[in-house]
Amino acid sequence: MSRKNQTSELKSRVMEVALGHFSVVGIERTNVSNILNDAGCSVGSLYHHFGNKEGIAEALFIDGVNQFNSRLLEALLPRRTASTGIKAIVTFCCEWVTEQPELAGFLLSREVTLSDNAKLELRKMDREFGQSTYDWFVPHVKSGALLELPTSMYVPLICGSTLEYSRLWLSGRNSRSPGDVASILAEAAWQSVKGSL
Amino acid sequence: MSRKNQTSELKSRVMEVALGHFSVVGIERTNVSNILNDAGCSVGSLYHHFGNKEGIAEALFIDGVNQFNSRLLEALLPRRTASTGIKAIVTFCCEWVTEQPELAGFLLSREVTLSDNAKLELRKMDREFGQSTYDWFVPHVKSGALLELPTSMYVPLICGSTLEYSRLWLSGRNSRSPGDVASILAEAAWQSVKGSL
DNA sequence: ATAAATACTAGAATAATGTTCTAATAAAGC
DNA sequence: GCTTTATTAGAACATTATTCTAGTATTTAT
Repeated sequence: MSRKNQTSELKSRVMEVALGHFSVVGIERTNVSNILNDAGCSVGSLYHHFGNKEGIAEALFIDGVNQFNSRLLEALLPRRTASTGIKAIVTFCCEWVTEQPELAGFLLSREVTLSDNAKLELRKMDREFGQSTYDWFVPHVKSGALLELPTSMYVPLICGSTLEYSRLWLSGRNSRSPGDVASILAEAAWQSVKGSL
Repeated sequence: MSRKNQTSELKSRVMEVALGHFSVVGIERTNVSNILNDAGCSVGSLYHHFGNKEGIAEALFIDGVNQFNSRLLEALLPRRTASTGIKAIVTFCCEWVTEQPELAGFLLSREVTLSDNAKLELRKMDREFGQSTYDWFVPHVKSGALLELPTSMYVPLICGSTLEYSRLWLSGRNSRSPGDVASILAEAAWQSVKGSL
């Protein structure tokens, strides 16, 4: 096997193992040595590739957000009406969380402290994602199908309930998965942002 | 000064100092030695009173939840209609977060890992709080003023948007405080849970 | 009032664990 | 084939949370 493949395989093995630990006990309480053992990786390699423990978390975080964003856009952009679009966002979130509870729990835990570099990269991703969603929203706001609100409020209003419910479910405190109650959450989100028209 | 007073003063001094650090850099990254210096406390005293660093966080967490719960009940219970009650909950949350951003940020960060004892205590508090709110909700659900939903969904639907917006504001990413947009959040929450009657 | 018990304080020593560093190895490029 | 570069290895190091032993003050009991 070429070095490139070997390396990228090691990196993803480390990330996979680390996610497993992170999602169970959190970043702080997972030992680097456990990751090393489970992934069959040496101290030197790990620090060469990731810099430090937070570096692994950072890589997982950026990967996760990237995957989430692109799949959300796939769900949203084809929708032609405000109502179906909003409901598609919520439904997608519910399914995504239900399908990958580990990754979702990790992203929602907000325990990653990003380096300046990672912050920049994430900001860039956010801008691109924000632009795409903005373009979808504008006509619906203009037509009055959606409420006109401060930009920073759309995400909380549309996704807040779903994220909060997801956190609850991920912490094991209710049995119905977000996927099970997606339609309720979608309808509620729609009611909270639909315009007068 | 009596020992009791001296002790409780030391404890609250430690907690106050710790909250300051926790809310800025998180629990993991605040050094015990910094807390000791700033609070004028010895290693022995701190570990005698709190057990370990997490113990301080735990005490802060339980105190915070207690304060939040009791003040929320004061805001909710006097309301006689479903609409004013729901809006009172949201408005209270917004004001509370805006008034004590440090404590709110700490509670919302979810970085506290509770000991089994703390979990039990918190569960007891939750039950009491849950009972009081339940009693307020039941008649409004029965009358059709509020949607009938799985019990575990009311909190996310009513508070989810507000909490998500609060997290955003606390992380410094928008200028309008939750207090500034309380009426929008309150109306949205109401729209999402109001019944057909 | 005195003694015994308890709660508390103190800080040096310890232990756990994340990270650095130097050297060795293997692949890629010329 | 030789040089350069990327990668691996793990022992040594540094940081920092926590334990431990001893000592002090306060309360309680007699």
